[in-house]
Amino acid sequence: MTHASRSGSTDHRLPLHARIKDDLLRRVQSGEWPTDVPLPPEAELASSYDSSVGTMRRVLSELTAEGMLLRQQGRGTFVRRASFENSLFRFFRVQGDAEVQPASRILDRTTEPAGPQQAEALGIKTGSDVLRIQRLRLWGERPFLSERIWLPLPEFREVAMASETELAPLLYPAYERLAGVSVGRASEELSVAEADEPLAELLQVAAGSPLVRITRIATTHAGDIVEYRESFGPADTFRYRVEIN
Amino acid sequence: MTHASRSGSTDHRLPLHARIKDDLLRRVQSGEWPTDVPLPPEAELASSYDSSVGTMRRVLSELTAEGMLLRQQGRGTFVRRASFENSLFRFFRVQGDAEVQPASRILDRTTEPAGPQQAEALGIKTGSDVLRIQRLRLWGERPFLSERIWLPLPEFREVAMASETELAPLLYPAYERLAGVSVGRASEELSVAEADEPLAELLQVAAGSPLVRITRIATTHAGDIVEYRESFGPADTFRYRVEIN
DNA sequence: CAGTGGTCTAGACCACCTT
DNA sequence: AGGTGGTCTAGACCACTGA
Repeated sequence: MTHASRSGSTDHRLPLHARIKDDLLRRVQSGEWPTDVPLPPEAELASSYDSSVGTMRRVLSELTAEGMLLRQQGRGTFVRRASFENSLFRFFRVQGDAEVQPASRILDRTTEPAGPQQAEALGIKTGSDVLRIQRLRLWGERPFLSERIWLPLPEFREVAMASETELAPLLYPAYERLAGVSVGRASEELSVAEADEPLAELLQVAAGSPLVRITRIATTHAGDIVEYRESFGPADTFRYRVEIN
Repeated sequence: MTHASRSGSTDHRLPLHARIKDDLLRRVQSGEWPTDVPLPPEAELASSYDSSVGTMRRVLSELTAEGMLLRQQGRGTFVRRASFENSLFRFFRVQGDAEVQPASRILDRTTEPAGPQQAEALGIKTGSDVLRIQRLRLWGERPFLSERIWLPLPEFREVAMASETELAPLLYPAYERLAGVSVGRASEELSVAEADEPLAELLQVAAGSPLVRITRIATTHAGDIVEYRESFGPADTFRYRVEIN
């Protein structure tokens, strides 16, 4: 019961493996181990938590199954950084040319008071300060997605201040570097809408033509809300793939 | 090494837990235990596979995590039948009235030669016999989804012969009862299309108005393809929700 | 009450990677 | 060679369920 008390806030009635898991998850997310530094070996971890190796293995297996850790026989246990920023590109496809690399261009960053929709999605009060990022994604010259992203302030003030190159090429790693927050999960909702004037111009389509709208709420693995995002793309070349289990 | 040899086809170089898992999965999928009959207790299963309880527990835990089994302390271990036919209704929502129950009406069942698209999706030869089911889904009086479903023959001949009441209310349980095949996973792709004449009439929308198209390939947990499905619904009231992990 | 799964331990042996 | 995770065992004790 020495080091185990480090777990602090977790409920003491919970089984040992659950308390250890909560604490280890917290430490992993706090960045205690960079991705190239192995966690202590399971025997050492076990004794530091006053548990058996078997119980420790259970925790490590679960976190591995959930995608938080990577274990390699003979090498060690490593933190696996969120890699799913690419998922948008798993989902999106332009019919035909798969050769051209997608690019992204940040058009605008402003601080504004949160509207009711953004406030509800982010779990904050209407009127609180939020950072809004407007971004355009392109395949070569052709824009295929217009994104508006809202982040709560002051947590993400470093993202507001950063130079544009610091935000490239991907946003989620930048959140991690600048604000110390890592995205682990997201929930998206798709619907179909009509292009209004500004969107039509941005996406180079006719006003009134059908667009796909994707709203995304991104959270940490622990479930804390990170960002709210609303994206629009031309419906005609749109493909979205989902696996149901 | 007595009963364990029952596993038969699985690779002997695999770890014991993997071989047991393969065999148990096969038995579960073969319908050896109806959903209301518990599997043998873990101790009994362990000894029948000449393994320790710990190894057996590992297998049972994995199958539980994958959604195949349901374990309840004090009651036993049960087979969990595919419950995700309802997932369409998790995804679909008509704005406004959530009171009315969704209904489905089978319009047509015919045997036809597989077209190239169906053949590729089902992994069979173009021109092979397939069963095509045309179905309409409604909220009250309002149709919200037109579905065409293709099933390979002769595997699903019982589904072709069955009365309509035997196919109600849900198709996947009917596949199980009639053809002994249970759906465990599915892959869906969404895109946007325009309503042609017949679809417009079925869905009671104007010809040329935007529709959402969902193509689905459903498989068993083992990965064998069960059905190919193409569904269309009016885009305006459409919502589709996805969790990304 | 008897029987089930849930938790936890202690330790053996093996396969793999690094040095 | 030494250290890592992977596999497997044997058994104790607890919590829950149903008759």
